[in-house]
Amino acid sequence: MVNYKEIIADLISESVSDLERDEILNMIEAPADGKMGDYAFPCFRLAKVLRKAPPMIAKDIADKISGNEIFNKVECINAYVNMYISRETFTGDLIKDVLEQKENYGRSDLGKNKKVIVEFSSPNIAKPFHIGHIRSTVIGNSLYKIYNALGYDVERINHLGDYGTQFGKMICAYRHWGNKEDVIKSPIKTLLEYYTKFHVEVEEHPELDQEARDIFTKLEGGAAEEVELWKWFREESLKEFTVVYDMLGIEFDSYAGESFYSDKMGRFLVELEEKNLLKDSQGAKIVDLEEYGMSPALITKSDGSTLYITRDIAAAVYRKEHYDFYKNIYVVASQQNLHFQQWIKIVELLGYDWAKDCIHVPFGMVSLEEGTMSTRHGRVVFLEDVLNKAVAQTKAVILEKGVATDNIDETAKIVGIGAVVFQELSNNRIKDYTFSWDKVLNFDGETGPYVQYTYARASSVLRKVGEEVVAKAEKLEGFDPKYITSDSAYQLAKLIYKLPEIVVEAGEKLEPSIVTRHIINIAQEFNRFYHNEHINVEDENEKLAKVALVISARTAIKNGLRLLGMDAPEKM
RNA sequence: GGCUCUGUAGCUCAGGGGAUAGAGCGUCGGUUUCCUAAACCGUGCGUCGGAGGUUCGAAUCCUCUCAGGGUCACCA
Repeated sequence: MVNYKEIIADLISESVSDLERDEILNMIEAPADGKMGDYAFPCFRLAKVLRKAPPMIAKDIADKISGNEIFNKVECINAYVNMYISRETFTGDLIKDVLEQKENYGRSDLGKNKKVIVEFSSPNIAKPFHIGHIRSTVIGNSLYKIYNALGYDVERINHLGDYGTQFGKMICAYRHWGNKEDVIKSPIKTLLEYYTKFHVEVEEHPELDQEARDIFTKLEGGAAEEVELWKWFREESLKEFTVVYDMLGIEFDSYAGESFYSDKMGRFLVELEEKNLLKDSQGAKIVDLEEYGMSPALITKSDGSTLYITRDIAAAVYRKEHYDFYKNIYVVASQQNLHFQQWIKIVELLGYDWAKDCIHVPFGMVSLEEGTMSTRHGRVVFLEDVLNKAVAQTKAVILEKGVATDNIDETAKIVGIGAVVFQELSNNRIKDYTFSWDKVLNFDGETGPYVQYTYARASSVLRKVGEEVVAKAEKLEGFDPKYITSDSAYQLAKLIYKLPEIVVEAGEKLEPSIVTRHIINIAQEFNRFYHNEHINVEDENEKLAKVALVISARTAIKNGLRLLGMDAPEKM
């Protein structure tokens, strides 16, 4: 597909020699209002260099480039050169491109197969997978899809929270009040009950705290009984997490969590010591980061045991050695901003130049209407419940609408879960939000079901025109873009054209919502087109051209949804 | 208090140097003998938190300031 911006930059740089071509390329913009043209070039900045009034410069440029065949019209309004691309050529080229690339439309080989690690989801074992975990899980999965589409070799790591004093507490509670059968029946809910009870009981019996710490020390030391319980809790937890991951269609390449690095920390403590980075402070060991404007990082506790910052450093080094990553991305809540700044700085101070390739991708907090979520106080909304409720609600809507689908349950699953995922990915990730049932279960407007509905509508059109016509359109037999030059058809084509750029931008900014927003735009424009024009018309050539555009839009929507980790139903 | 993020329409949010600041929800009204109405169209007294500054041009960049969130040593 031709890059119009590049062509225009070439043309303008021929007539304006005072500016670098790349600079000109950067100045080319798309007018906010499509009526002002497809591309615009503001001439204000040239006034100083050329010592001429901007409108005159604009006129000169317009005169020089207007003869080119890619333009339908070039005009200037004040200091702007407004360029209108020839709609037939543009739409024709675009459709050829999309039909040729199909499910690969939007992908590129920008990444040259370089290794990228995305660490995401990372729940704590023996604790419920609640609505707060959805963010890292869904954002991380989308970033995986986006980087994969950009041609990177992506490794998905689920850095399970499977280590730390909390397991001392858990084992302690299990021994006091636990029951094997209950755990087997419903592992996480039962273990959570024990954990909650521990925190209630410890108020009355403070000695439990010490007992829990001792158990963890035993666990760390490899005591058989403790290790066995820990392993059991881990396995049962993972089984439950897998249920949710399956619902979301998410997979991982590695479940190497915190415990995996528990024996890989020694050498960094030595290295830190050798490089004189460690300081003693109140019996603990710290790295002083004051000159970098940060509070000190606590490396080992006064009792000698390690903290998660040490494990994160060990993990980063392990990953560099094991994967030799180009980028090492962490999808972790913004609450941990300081933590990431600290350990990445420490890795840098250790002399590893790849510290700059470790990227923290923060996201905002989810709270409940009744306040902050708290596992300890049992104030949680389980993700599995949210997904199930969304699916049930979707099924009710499908039955109510009476749309004949071959498999109602399957469709309800695609749409219901898609609604939750889509909503999660529609705002900038840094924003906080309050979870509300009304909001996740609302399917009107800028929502997943809206986009999926648009896809189903396009699919329905293709069924109506028949396989023969679709096959012909796909092969571009008798294709003439002169039938699809209306405003809505052209706007739709322009949005489809932009998809590949959008994927690149979303990758650079590590922001899936850019993709989400864009497919909403495509869906809106498709619905406008669908409403304004009849597709299944008598005239064979007109029909073929319109069907080709429908196929293109449908492809773009499907490929876009896939980048969010969503499916698209044929009927709904 | 230090650092940091957020503040744009009644609500939820896009836009992050350029031309009259945009969507969705909600409100009120309209569209179906016609390809799925989970749709489409119309309907918006917005100090872009406030004040300075830089610029031909600022919601966008800088400084200060107000409000809210997060975080700041033995949890992760």
